[in-house]
Amino acid sequence: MLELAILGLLQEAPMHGYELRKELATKLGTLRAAISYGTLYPTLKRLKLAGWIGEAEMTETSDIIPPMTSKRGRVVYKITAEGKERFADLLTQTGPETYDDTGFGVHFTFFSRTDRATRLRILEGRRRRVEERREGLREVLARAADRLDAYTLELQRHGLDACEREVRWLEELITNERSGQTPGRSRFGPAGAQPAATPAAGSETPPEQPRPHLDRP
Amino acid sequence: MLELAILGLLQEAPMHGYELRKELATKLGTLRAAISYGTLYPTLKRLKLAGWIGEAEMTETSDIIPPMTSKRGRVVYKITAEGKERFADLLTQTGPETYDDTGFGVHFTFFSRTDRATRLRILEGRRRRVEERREGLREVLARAADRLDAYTLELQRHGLDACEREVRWLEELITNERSGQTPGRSRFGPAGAQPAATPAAGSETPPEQPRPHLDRP
DNA sequence: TCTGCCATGTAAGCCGTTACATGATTTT
DNA sequence: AAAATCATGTAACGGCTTACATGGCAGA
Repeated sequence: MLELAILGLLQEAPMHGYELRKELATKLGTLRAAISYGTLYPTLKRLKLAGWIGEAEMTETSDIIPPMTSKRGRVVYKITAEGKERFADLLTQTGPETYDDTGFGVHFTFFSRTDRATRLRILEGRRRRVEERREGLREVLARAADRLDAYTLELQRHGLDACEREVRWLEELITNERSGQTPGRSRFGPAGAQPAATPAAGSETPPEQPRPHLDRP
Repeated sequence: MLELAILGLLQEAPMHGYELRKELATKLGTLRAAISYGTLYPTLKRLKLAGWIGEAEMTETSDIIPPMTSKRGRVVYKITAEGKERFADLLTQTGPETYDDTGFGVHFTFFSRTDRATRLRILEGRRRRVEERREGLREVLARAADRLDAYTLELQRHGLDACEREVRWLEELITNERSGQTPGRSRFGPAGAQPAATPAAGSETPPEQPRPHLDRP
């Protein structure tokens, strides 16, 4: 999952470890607290060894876009061609972990880089998973309610509520996907840039996002 | 956390590992899938070595309460006096992990065995934690919304929604605690079986009126 | 009889953490 | 000059999972 997330972020822009961690925290902030360096750096090493990412010297001259806080780079990593392939594979491949809270979150975050078929598959898988949890909770609340104390019951009720809500959310997303819409009750027209649609053949990232991506003012 | 959960369940009734796992799954089902045996049995071993739990022969005669499916026990564990102390300690002690999803869930599950002061402390700590996450998400949605794609935004919105909802839930619980109420519409006083511990200063579950816990239609 | 669930355990390994060690650059 | 923050890394360890090994008991 971390591997997927790193490749995904580096596909947006070259970055060094420290920045990567911050991006990871904001983009996947819902799911996990920031990843620790003790995980991040060894993973970067591994990805480099595998050839999926490479170091990019950041000379003063190559500093075209004033991208980050630091103009003199430490070790800036960028994704390689093989890395892009790997990323695409990981995005499409689905296993049981894909439907975990974390796995689903990471995949979802990069949905704009996937084709609609994959998106639907993942959304439906996630829905199934959450529905199972929901059924489990319902059963407990229906069958074993009398041997549980008030607090435990309250917790289960709250959990059940969260499940029901997520299922409804997923249902909405699935409907939108089927009708070819991007999510978001967009504050300004149908999403900022481009609908991520256009799956068909290439499955590649449509133009989208002409923004320079900066981090702090 | 697992230690706390095991001691808590064994305080309700002696059980063998297999049953324990099932109980764990239903009582804490919201949080984690079932714990694996690879974790459970070594933990039981450790708890036994520490003296918190002991093996209890399950003769036909001691089978007073027909508790679960199996009447002929394999290795039945029961909590010791030291174990009860340990449990009380763990329940009252709060660290950062106490406010994690899992940590909070486990503590909450055993709230009927805690005094009100501890309950309030934990509920408020959890609220602070969730509020922090919420603020983080709000900030991202306010500040960085334009550099995130529609899917990522949608995920953040959904996360924010969940946070806001949980804060409201916690607020309600806190209010109830302060006014001396137990949650939920309990069907008959505090729990079916035993009336919880009686922890020193008799701050135990007060009468409480049946109150409708809104939240859903 | 044999399939399937109950039941207990061990071994290897993954994924991640904390704590530590180090140093450069910016801000006060 | 000191403090804060940026930045990179290593070592040790922790919790939990999977896969494996084993066996009793119930019902088809």
